[in-house]
Amino acid sequence: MRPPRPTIQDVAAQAGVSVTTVSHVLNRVQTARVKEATRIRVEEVAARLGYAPNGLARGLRRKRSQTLALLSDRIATTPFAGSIILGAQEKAAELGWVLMLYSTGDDAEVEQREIDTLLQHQVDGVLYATWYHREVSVPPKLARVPVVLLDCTSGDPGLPSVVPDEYGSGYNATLELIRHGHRRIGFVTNVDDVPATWGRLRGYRDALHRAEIRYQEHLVAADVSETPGGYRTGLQLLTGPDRPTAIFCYNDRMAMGVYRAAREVGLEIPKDLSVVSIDNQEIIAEGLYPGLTTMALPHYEMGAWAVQHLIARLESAGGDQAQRAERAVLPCPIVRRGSIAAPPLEPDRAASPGADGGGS
Amino acid sequence: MRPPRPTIQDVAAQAGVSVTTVSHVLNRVQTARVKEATRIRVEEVAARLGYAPNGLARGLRRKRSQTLALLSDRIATTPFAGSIILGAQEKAAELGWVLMLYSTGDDAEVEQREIDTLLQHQVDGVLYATWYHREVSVPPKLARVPVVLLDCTSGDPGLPSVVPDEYGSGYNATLELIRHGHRRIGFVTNVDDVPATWGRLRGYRDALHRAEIRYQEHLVAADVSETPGGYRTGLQLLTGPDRPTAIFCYNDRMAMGVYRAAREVGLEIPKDLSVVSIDNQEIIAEGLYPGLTTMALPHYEMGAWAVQHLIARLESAGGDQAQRAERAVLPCPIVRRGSIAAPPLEPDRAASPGADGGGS
DNA sequence: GACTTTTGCCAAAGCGTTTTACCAGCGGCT
DNA sequence: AGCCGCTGGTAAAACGCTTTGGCAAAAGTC
Repeated sequence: MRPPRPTIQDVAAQAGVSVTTVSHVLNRVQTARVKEATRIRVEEVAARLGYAPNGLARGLRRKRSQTLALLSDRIATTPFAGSIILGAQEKAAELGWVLMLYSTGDDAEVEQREIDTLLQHQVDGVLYATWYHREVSVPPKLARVPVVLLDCTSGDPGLPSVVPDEYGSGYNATLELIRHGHRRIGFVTNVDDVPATWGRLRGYRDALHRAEIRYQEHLVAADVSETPGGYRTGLQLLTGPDRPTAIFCYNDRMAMGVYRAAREVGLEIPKDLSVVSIDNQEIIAEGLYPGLTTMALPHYEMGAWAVQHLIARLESAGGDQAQRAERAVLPCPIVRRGSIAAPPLEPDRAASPGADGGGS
Repeated sequence: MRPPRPTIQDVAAQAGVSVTTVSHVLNRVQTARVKEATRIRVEEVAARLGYAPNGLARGLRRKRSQTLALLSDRIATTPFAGSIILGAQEKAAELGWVLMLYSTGDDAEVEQREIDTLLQHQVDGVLYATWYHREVSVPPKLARVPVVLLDCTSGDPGLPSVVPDEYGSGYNATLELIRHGHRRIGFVTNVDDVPATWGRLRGYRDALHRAEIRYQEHLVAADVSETPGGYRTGLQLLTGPDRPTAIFCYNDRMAMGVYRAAREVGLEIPKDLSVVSIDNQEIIAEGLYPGLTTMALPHYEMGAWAVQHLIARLESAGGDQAQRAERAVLPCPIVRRGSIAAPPLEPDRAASPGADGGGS
């Protein structure tokens, strides 16, 4: 019912050559000399038998498993993880590698065990991933194998890493609002002490600054970065004095809360209020009405980048030369939907130059 | 910088015994006789060296890699995939197995290639998964290895499978509405010809029937199962004659559309309209206001079930005896949030209850 | 024709395990 | 004394592959 897979021996026997020769031709060994006719014969037999080398045996001999581990604190509890995994998986497959999955559930003890098994399975390298951008310290046991950091960074300068451009996303999101003529721009942010919070705020401030708009404390409000938090802060901004004509939200979930707040206050998006945010969680961004304009976090790209660079390291001269580790910061492209318009006409602040546009 | 991992030879040498003995004690071979003192010594040395067997070598010898493949049409393009993967991964880890990831992107050619490499890596079994419940035919090449179907079924009676209880979820969702006193219950469904569509509809009808409520065609509307579709059908149901007091939605995205429709019509949820749906996509169900009561699809559980049964098969006597394949249908538990209440008081069905409004 | 070189191929070692088969020593029994 | 059976181990074969080092035969070279 389940015929055994053919081995290299079978191919050799049927082709009337030694296993050595089969190995040579199938691996296209340049230094080996084999007559054209023989080569073809071997290849035919191999194809006919559907032969594929046993990865275990090959890995054992070559001391390389052609396998990568994706070790993550929480796999897939967030929709993002999916994209990271997908990006990593596809790039790995493209390059002829395979991905193994490990998740620690944020438990140090589990992490130890996982590392043990992953080492035991002879993975050639590991992607150390977190489900949101933060600083980590990789467990010492992992020193035995090349590592690249995915969506996180560490103090160790020897470790390559890839993270999203938090600053740039904040900057460009704000800029998009400015381009549409907004000058009173609120920022609904979160309260966690993470790179995204700092970076997006800096981006927001710089964009304002560059447009010669004064940063005003009362236009930024922080809460937990979920829908209810967005609702609360949104309400706060929209009912306070000096109501903004646009709000930049820390993420799509908070934007969802802001939508609700706007509705309750009787503001229509985008006519009365423009909204932009970060994440591009399609389920929200497309489901909201009007569609939410938002900066896409490059999860897929980060996954692919990490794999690509890990493999590059592995394949270059032994892999552990002390080459300077690259630290990538990937851009967050904007995805335009319908949540941004020009600000409503109003007798806006007499003194300052009205929305002159600034072209683009 | 990267010390080689200790081998069984190292342990044997340091413990002053043969590798055979080391293998015996580390694998707890019952039939082997080894003196207590020796056993302890070996174990100590192994621990001190941090020895762990080389999985490749072991796999080669044992003809078993202790590795499972998760082969999926589209990994992780949906948030669900995450849960499936997580469930599978955690169960596998718990049982001492490892998961490898393959995704085909719904491309038959890619699938062939993936199967080749997966076979090459000597996975012991594969989980054939789809990202929504449907009928599939597994590629013949996979006949070489035990398979279990995840979130899909096939004509082949030899293949175990696990899918969600579509019928039950429809039945119970409707029942929940009935329990709250609703008798005019709309159904916003989708247009795809898949088991979920059939099953949920049957569940809906049976629940009505059991409560002696007549099934009425004009209370069910179908559209594509996204938010806009939900909006359109929701609007249709809510503005038509004989407006329902509750709507059962095919999924959370459609429910999101129904929320919008209700809002536009001036209906408040749950006071004027109760809503229940299926999926429990937390990002929506929790983000909506009020929170959406919805039936959770047991993705995590399905992943775990599939792994557990696949491993059970593998570990029972050779694995491919023609034992009757189990076909599991997992329940979808209800997750109650705030979208269901008793129907608004109204002079219900005298002859034909006009749109009495019910306030807002 | 006696060499060197090139061509074409193969034997065997080794990768790190598990597993089968065997063996030496010893105490107890007849 | 001879035999048996138990205890505590070990040697060696295998798993399927890659790779090193060779070695005949064919082809050049002078």
